[in-house]
Amino acid sequence: MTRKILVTAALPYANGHIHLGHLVEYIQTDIWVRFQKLRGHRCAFLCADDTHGTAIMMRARQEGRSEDALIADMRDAHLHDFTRFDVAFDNYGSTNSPENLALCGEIWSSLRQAGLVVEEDVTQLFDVEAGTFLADRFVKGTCPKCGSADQYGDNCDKCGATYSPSDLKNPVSTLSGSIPELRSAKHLFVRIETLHDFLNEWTQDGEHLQPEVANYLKGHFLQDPLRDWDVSRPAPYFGFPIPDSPGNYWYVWFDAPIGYMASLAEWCKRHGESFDDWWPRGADAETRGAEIHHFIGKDITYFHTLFWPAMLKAAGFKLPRQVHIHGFLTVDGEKMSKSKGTFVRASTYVKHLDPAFLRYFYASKLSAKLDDLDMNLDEFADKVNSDLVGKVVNLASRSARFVQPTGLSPVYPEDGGLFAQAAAEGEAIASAYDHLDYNTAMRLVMGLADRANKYIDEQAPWTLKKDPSQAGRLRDICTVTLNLFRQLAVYLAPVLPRLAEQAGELLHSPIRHWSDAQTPLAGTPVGEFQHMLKRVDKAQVLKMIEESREEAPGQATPASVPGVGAPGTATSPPTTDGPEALAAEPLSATCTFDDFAKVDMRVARVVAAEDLAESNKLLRLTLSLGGDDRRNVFAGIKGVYEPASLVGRLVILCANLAPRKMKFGVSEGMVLAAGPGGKDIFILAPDSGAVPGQRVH
RNA sequence: CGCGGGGUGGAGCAGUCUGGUAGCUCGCGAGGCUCAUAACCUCGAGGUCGCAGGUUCAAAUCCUGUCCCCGCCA
Repeated sequence: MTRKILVTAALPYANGHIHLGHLVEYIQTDIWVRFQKLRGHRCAFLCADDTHGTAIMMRARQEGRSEDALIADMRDAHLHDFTRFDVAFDNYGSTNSPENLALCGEIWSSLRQAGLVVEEDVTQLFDVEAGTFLADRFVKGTCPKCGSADQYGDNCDKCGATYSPSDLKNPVSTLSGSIPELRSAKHLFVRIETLHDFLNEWTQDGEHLQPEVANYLKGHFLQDPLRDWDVSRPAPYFGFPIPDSPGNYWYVWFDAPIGYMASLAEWCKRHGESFDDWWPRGADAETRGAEIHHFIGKDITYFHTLFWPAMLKAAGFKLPRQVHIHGFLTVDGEKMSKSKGTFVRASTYVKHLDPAFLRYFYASKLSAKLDDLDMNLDEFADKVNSDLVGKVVNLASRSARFVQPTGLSPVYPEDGGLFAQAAAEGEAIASAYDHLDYNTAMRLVMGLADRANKYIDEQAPWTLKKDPSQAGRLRDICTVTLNLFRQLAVYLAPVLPRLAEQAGELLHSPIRHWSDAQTPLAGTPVGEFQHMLKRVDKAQVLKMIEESREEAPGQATPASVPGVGAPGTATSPPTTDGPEALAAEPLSATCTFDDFAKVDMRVARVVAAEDLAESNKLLRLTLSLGGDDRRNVFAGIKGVYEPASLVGRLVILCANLAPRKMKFGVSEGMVLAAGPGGKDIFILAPDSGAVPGQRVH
């Protein structure tokens, strides 16, 4: 029976790049989707960028551009990373889409109609300088319990106490460094306690959640009355304005899960599908539509297992069939760390290593549990090399050349039951995939690979090759071997789609369905063998770690968003740009391209910035061009930029400007900035994604 | 007693539900092969299954207690 399955992976936040930790989830989900499709089921794999919230707003300000420009760039970067890792979404949307706005409105009015929305005053710290209320993580101060300094607004990592930001002593805004004041504002809340009985049942019935998760919810949330959920934020906020509450916006976590639906809506539109056939609404919703499967990390459990089902229930939409929750990634047994270089971006990884390695490694470690997944770097290399190269690909490598001239035997030969045995194991492997026990699936597949290698060794085709009268036998043996290889390629296709493609090309018979592993090929041509996978070079792994370490800004950098409060951070898009600026500094004479090319401009990171007491105008900057390349540069921006606000940010450096002796030392380049001077100086910054050392063209 | 996960040869794990004296992969040692990306095959060394009790003809597996490790704005 063909199932109709709707799958989502959590929406990556548009404030950061995809890293190896994210990829645990996207690879896990992609494997599952590819598996279901290979089994012949209809499956829509949906995702989107999560684009709203204070963090995006502040970052856009910092970079001096609109939120729309920021999220558009980040979406491109995310999609590029996913594509490189063969994570194949059927649709990749954005929470900042018209579809999402419309769906938010629909669900909101349902909540209103059901009487679930209430209004309450909330007192929060307000940053007067930045003009915004401060979320807990944007406030630091002294813990009211134990007196530890430099703690975040919601809890103390020294003594473990939790409190509200207004209890914090000596609070400081991490946005502007100013002292925030208490202000109160009206917020809108969803009264999910009304749905407590429903949530008890839905979470505890053993159908929708892993047992550990159900148990956790029961112990932590469901035993007490559920607290109202604050779903609004006062302006300024980057998000959707709430239609019936002027000046308020939906909190990012309200519109994010609705983004799943919005992405589905986009997909339906493009493919002529009916939204209602996939995610129905109404009294009979549970009996119609697709199976809905969400894949998420354990950090966002309660949004997806309490608030989200509650919202769906209240609005009458079909509920998820299952929420699959996975653990985090650790590297060499520890949390990913920027200073240790184990916080590896997807884009850094692909510079050094084949994405297929990571897909296989994750698959070999993943289970349906919430355990963290450890990526031991030595194990990673050993496992990939011995399993994928030594066992699987090696089968093709050691047999294809013998039969390339003749093709496979016309009739599949006697093989001692090997093919039939492996075909019979298909269902066990399929079941492991279906239950997210990928490690079991990989173990079974490698067992088959072992048997196949043993077979070749016993049959010793290289000996038969020397005796022309044994040509038929030689061909038979290779026919068996290549068919066993092809079976493995089918079973591994969800994990290694490219290997499946290559196997299809080699044997002139594309792999399209799980059942392709049930029938051997015979009498078909064999292509020229080409290497399908390189081995993992441990040196490359180390380079990747090294590069990741370099990407991280100095550890001592305070957790601040640099540049805020500096001049030139207006966020409203320019509408009426006057002619004055151009008139003040007329264009220079035309230069040739060669002239332009002489100027070598590079992306650089400010690693240190120092006020020179004796100078009225200069700051001393230490810039990194990546690696060990450091430049000492004097910039005439004193009094315009706070030194501390510059540390960590990227600038553009004219890197081949002749060094110049100045009173305070030698300046080895020039930081590019716009503006007439005085207080009007605006440092140029690259869009997110650029890394130190890159040339500006 | 906050919750959850886990302790099996050097490493990573299976086996625990449905008791019958331990298995896989990697690594290590020896040998073989030479088709293959120093890949493959065979053999071997290495574990009293965290510890202590209990049930049983029989326990890694069931029961009780205990120690340790990991994660938890899950």
